[in-house]
Amino acid sequence: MAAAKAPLARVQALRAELERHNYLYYVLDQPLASDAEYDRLLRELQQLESDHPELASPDSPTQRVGATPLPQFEPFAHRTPMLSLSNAFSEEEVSAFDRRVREGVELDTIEYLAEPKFDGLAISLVYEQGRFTRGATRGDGYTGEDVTPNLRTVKSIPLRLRGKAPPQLLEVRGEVLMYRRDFDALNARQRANEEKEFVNPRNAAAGSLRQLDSRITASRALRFYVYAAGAIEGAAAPATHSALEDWLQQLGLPVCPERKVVRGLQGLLDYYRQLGERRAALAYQIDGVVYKVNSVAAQQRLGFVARAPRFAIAHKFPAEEANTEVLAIEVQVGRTGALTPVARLAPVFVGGVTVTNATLHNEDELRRKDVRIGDTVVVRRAGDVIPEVVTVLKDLRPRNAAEFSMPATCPVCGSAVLRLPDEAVARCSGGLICPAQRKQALLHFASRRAMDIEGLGEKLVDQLVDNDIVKTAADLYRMGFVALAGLERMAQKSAQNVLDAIERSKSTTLARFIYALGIRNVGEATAKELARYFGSLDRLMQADAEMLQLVPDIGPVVALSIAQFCAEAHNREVIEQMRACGVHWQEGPPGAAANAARLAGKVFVLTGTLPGMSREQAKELIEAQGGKVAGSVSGKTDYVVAGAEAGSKLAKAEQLGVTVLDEAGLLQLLEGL
DNA sequence: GATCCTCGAGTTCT
DNA sequence: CTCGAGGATC
Repeated sequence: MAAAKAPLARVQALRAELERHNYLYYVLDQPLASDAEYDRLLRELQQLESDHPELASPDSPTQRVGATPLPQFEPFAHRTPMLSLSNAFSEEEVSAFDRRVREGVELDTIEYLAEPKFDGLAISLVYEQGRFTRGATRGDGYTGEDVTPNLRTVKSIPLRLRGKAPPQLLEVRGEVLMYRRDFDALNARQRANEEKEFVNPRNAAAGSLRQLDSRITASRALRFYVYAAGAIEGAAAPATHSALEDWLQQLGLPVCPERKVVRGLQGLLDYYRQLGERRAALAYQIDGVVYKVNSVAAQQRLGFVARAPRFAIAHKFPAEEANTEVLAIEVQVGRTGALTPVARLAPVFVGGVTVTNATLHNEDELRRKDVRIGDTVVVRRAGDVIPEVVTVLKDLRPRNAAEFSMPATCPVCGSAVLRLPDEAVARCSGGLICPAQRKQALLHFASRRAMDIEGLGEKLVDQLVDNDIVKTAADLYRMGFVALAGLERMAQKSAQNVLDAIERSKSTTLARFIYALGIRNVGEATAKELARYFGSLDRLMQADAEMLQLVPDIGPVVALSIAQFCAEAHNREVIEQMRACGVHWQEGPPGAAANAARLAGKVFVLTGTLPGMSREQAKELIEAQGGKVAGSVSGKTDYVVAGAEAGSKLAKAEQLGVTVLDEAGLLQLLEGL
């Protein structure tokens, strides 16, 4: 046998042959050898490598079977950051994008590269001297997780680049994903092994790549497609994006065959439509298409806004829709007594999750859509999150389906239901007599932005109210360990945790406390304004409706809500009881001004995920310096702080020419640079 | 009186 | 996220 004489030569020949098969199969999509043939070559190589350990190499095809488990993933700093893309949801937004590009580069018609937007996981691979050395997840765009051993098992990722003179350093970006058929097979296997099934290919790919044991990753059929490059050293970067992708393909990296060079807005929209029609027939899931200005010189001229390039945009497909049946229409009672009809649906898989409920908002909405029990309805996830009933398929309506009407009495407490003439919502008139309203009021009181009592959730509140242990918020501070520990799912340990959380909440701020009271029309922003203006609870309680209207943003309606709340003897009593139990905060002089602060009067809008801080933290930092954080972008917005996956707010900001900051920019501003 | 902006409130699922 | 409605502004 030849191997006995020259094992090195045979090993090299086998590796080259196996690599060629991989390249043909994954990059050119033209398999030559049968699976059996491939396996035979692989086994021969494995045998040789185990007989001659000195010939082993980390980039041998045999290394794709996985390595010993890691204790944890190490952070990995990307050499060049992995940016996110702005999104477009309509032709108008794409048209605006094309217009901005044309103005930016001063050309009448722009050449673009269009390609699918994969629904997978973005990753970065590093090749040094043509060898795959490290790979990492996107993370926050600057730092990801090193998942090199897992990526080695992905067969469409070449362990060595093709060609005689690969670049010294090449950083490439692409997507790891799972084909639909592989996903189906994986779930069948999971089912057979009585293990948890994955909800969609994207989750399956993500779960597989984030395995500490790369042998598990090796058993999952993951694919990889490259679509961009980061750092390149030792080779000339091509002048267009399409040439770059062609070059990457020549180096042996799989590039999406659907990519296409198109011209002008019409070219973009045609591509979008054509790919949309073939979407269901593709082997993998996509959630839109990506357009990139093809000329690299033009890309450089356009530059970046915050963390997204100005030369590229993702054009998303409309939210996925599905049909299902309305099993029942139930009525929920909210904190203010608002009755909300909710459709209970036969479980249906739409937009990546199983949906069983959808709000019908109010009586008018319900009437407009005319939803009835037994109807077949079209459901979609609005903004890809909250399920909504789009329309009713009236042809499929059962003959006897009755029109739904709001109950005349509260389904929880039986009090009369009132609907004010010019209001859209119907309300239970029971007030705090109604257990549903009492429960919601307590949940609001305990919520994170109010008193922040951890562990006081829905289940516990249900029991506390149903067993008459707690009637008002003050009772929370007076209930004992014994009452609590007797409840279901409340062993001593968790009872103590809840009591500790309640104890901690006694030390709070005036603004939080006012918000926690749940006064109608008084939310977080108004509570902060009231706390600032009055400085003390007593001054607030004594103010009449007229005085209250002197507070900015408070008009007659809100003023009346507050005055009525404060006049109610029951409310005053509960507040007194809480203070007697030790609930306290720092009070200040009336009208404490924030005007000395640097950011006084500046309005910020936060969007996307910031790498180094939560939205809450960012908000606190801004407010600490007198700035205001608003929910939506308008002409009055001074700054938009954009993180990863920023959506429509970023687009709006660009449209209005509002200054966009990333996290670093925000921190600089906060430090007064 | 009309219009624009914000805020409040309700909601889903993992 | 979205709707409805309160408040500010012209």
